[in-house]
Amino acid sequence: MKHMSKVEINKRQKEDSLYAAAYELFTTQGIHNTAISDIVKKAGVAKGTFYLYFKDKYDVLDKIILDKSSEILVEAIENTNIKEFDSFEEKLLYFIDSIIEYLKENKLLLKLIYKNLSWGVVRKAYKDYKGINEIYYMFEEGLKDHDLKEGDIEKIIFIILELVGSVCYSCIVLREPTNIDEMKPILFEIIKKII
Amino acid sequence: MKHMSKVEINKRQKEDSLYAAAYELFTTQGIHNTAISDIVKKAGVAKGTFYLYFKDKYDVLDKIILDKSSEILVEAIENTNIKEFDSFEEKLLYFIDSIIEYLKENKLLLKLIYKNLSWGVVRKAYKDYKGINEIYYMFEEGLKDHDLKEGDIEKIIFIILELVGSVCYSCIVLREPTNIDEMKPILFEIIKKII
Amino acid sequence: MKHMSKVEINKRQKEDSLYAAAYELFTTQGIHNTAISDIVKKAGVAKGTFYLYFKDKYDVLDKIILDKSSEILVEAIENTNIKEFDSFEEKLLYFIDSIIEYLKENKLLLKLIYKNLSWGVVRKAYKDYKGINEIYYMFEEGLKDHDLKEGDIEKIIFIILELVGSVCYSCIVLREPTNIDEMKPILFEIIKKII
Amino acid sequence: MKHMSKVEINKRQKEDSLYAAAYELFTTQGIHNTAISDIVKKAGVAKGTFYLYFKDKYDVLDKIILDKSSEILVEAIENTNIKEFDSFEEKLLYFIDSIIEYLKENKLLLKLIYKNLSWGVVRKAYKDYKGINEIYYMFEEGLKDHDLKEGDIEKIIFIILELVGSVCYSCIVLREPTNIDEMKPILFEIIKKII
DNA sequence: CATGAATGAGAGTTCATTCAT
DNA sequence: TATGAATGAACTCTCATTCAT
Repeated sequence: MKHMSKVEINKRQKEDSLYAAAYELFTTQGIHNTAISDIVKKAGVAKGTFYLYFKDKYDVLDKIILDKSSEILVEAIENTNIKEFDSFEEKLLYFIDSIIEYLKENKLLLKLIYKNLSWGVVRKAYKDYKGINEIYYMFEEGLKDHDLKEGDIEKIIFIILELVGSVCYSCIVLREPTNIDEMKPILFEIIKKII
Repeated sequence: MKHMSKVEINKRQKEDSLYAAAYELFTTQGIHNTAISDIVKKAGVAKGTFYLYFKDKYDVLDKIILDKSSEILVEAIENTNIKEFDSFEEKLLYFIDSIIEYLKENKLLLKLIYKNLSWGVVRKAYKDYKGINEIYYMFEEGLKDHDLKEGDIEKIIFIILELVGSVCYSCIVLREPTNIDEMKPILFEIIKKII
Repeated sequence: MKHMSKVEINKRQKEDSLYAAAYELFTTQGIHNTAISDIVKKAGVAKGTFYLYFKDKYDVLDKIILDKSSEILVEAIENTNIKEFDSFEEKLLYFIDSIIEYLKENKLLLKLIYKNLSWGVVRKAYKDYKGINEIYYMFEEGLKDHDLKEGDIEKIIFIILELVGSVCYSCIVLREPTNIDEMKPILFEIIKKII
Repeated sequence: MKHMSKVEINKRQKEDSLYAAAYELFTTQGIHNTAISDIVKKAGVAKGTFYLYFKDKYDVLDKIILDKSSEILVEAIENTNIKEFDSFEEKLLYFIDSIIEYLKENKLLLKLIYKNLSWGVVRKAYKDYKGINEIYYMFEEGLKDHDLKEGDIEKIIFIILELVGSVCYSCIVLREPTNIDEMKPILFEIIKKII
């Protein structure tokens, strides 16, 4: 950071403000209703500048989804790791609950990332990133007595997160078949059985 | 059907051909790349005619997703009900496997309905429809010893189908984090634990 | 014509006014400086209407060049055929001179069709068109003693018109290497030698 | 050359590489599809640098057309002058044939200079250039018995080269009305008659 | 001299929707 | 009910040109 030239800092600011403007508009007005001209207007840069940093609207969107997805997971694991738990079960449920509560508070974000909170994608993109690895370690430690094959841990994490993401989207955004708070007890019961 | 006048039959044919054309185009070229002018061209009707039957592109899409979603579930339950099983577990896994195999064979359809294979939505739309009810009865019978509260069965069905839909989309369409055949054993193991 | 419906007449008028507007703008402002929005504005139709009749700017341009090219040739042959001549040589030079005088009077058109006054192209497009055929008959009659092979007449017409077009463009538009009136005597001398 | 400073050499290299990049791109992708950003990328210089050496895209294009046009003529006359001929006719046809063969081998170049192989323009730009003058001398010597007026030689050269250029473009690039090899005999016959 | 990020006008094109027939 | 020509706002994306470094 400190080794950036003035030009590089300026570039970074431009990209950041475009990214932030896109995020703001996507969540409040929807992707479909957001034009690139809206984004640049909000970011305070010229239209052409957008194309210096992103291929098109969906390029920013993909970046946002990936970043925010991992942010959600990292925040949840950090919340979890600062606490002490008696069992893996308790710890995992706390972790899951952190995710759910975050999504409940950020309904617009949830709408945006839709059901793209995918372990597969996040893991691939951030495979050496500390927060993401800690999620893996938590499961590895918690499931160490389960006589699992190579790669099974990844699959279990994937399935659980896929489940949580899907259920949250349905219950929080669509309120279908019911709201998330009514769904939580059953969901937790099921997760307990899984592990 | 037999009580329809010629005009009514004609109207129904128009709607059907628009629907069929939309389905064909959505699956092969994607929703984004399909314009209403493409749909009417393929259906062999005039542009204005489209608006006599549908509000807009997403109106047809919603109808397609709902129809096809329930079709998938109904076909799977029918497949299942013509067989005998020793246990609910066996029966349920056969039902799930029918869904998965169907989606494997119809990747384009899976892409289209995305992760919208939602029990909540299908149940609401077809709450008195035979096939859909039979799914409910299967679970009701299978879980009768579980001391469940009113509405819990719906929630369990919802969660399981949400899980299956999500995993199928990821593994079949994106092949992320792996292909569906490698994921199946773990997925089945987890479902066994759930019930 | 008389069998056209009101709608067809209206369509034809739209296309004609787009064509006329394009011609007017191309000749006065240049192709490069004429935008489709200029054309539709001048034609008094909506932008989208342009695309109902033409693929793009160059589609109209091609049609204009072809039409005008043949118009020039047809007008010249009609001028020629209403007169009597003692020899083919006299007749041909009169025909050529008609072309040259036309181009001199219509410098903007000459600029537009550039050096595209091509016998090859016009002949192909209008191979059954009366005026174009009369040009062929004139040469056929005039060269009947020349013991020519099949197809040689076409080639001679092609070469002579190619020559006339090129020289006109250079001398009239660019005044290079001199003006057309100074070039005419030599050009005519050369054409006389050719036949 | 040898008196250039390092800076001057460097400058010349920049201009040369821009020129070469433009030529390469114009011929392979077309003028319309070549942006200045493409040229500078290929030349390996910054965008602003282009404007230090050329006014715009058409400025380079004009230079290229002029250079290449004269190159074609000079190469043909040099080919011709190293041989002995019995007559001017033979010599001229050899010269013309050299041009045609060159253009046949360099179709992309021919496409680029279009029908701009103009004696008028080349003569003006290179009026004291050895190669160009030798073309003039060849005609002067060959036509010395023709009792021509001052300036007529220039006009005859102009007309013949205009003819050759036009015919080559049509026959080689467009293959219209036929290919160049079928056109050559007639073309040569006509040129023989002209002189 | 050289750079290349930034500009922003505007080109071309699409397409949902309307409405006279 | 059915048509399809016409609309024109809205869109994406390009690119020549500038200018601070």
